[in-house]
Amino acid sequence: MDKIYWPKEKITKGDLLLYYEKVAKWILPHLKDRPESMRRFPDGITGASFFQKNLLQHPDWVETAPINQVNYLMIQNEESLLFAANLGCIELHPFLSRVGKLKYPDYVIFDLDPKSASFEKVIEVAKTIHDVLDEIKVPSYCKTSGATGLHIAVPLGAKYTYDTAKRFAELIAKIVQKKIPQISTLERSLSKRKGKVYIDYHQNNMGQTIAAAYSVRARPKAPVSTPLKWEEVKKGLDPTAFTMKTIFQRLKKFGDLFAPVLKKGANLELALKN
DNA sequence: GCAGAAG
DNA sequence: CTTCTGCAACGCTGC
DNA sequence: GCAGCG
Ligand SMILES: [Mn+2]
Ligand SMILES: [Mn+2]
Repeated sequence: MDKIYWPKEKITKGDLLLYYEKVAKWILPHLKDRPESMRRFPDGITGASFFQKNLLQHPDWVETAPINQVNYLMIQNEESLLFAANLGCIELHPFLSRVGKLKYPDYVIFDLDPKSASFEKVIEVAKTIHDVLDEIKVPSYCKTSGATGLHIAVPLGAKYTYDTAKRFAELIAKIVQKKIPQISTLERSLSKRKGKVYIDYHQNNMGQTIAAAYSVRARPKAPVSTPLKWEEVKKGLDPTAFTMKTIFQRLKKFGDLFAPVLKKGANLELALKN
């Protein structure tokens, strides 16, 4: 329990458990009924890590979902959240869809990966995506990934298949890339990205996952994937300011800015006519 | 972090 | 008994 | 077909 997980910051496994206990109320709606991919760091962020999807053994009060011979953990309540954290799971990477409607994602994801590009460029790309979606009256929501990029979600209300979601994401990504070719790219090859922000729309596949809102990341300062207001997405935004420690001030002030992502979905047919 | 296999 | 090992996966893209 | 990518 006192095992050090973040050596520099002297954050312990106990602190991690405490964090997830406190944030449970906020994160659980984003995890419930979703097959989970756990990213585990049993020896802290400087130790070996691995993803785990297949849960071979677990107490019977932990719910799992068998999908293609893989027994996925589902984090349905505080107990199972702490069960995962106790396994050294720092990062939670849930499916975009829920069991019962597994083939229908609740949202589209644009995953902005800067690699060598500056965060300032990431902000510009995010704003452009927001503008393009605004123009066709499609609501979108932004969060820090907790690492170096941003995630933009478009709620779909589980009305469309992954294929439709991905094709929509691809269409928007191509429009955006054309508008700002100097700073954005759809190039999958790292060497060809060259200081540009990668607009990754390929995450919109069944079985693909991204870090959940309010998931901690195994990086210095224990940053948290943090939902933002669009007016905060501007030059000067510092994604590392949102951490295990500081997130609760925001939650108190703004509540869950990502709650709408789970609610009413966009009407893509209508949007594409605009 | 833990089960199961290998040594 | 102690020590080692695995623990995601899959669809796409471009050579 | 194979490697890189996330
Ligand atoms: Mn990313
Ligand atoms: Mn990505």
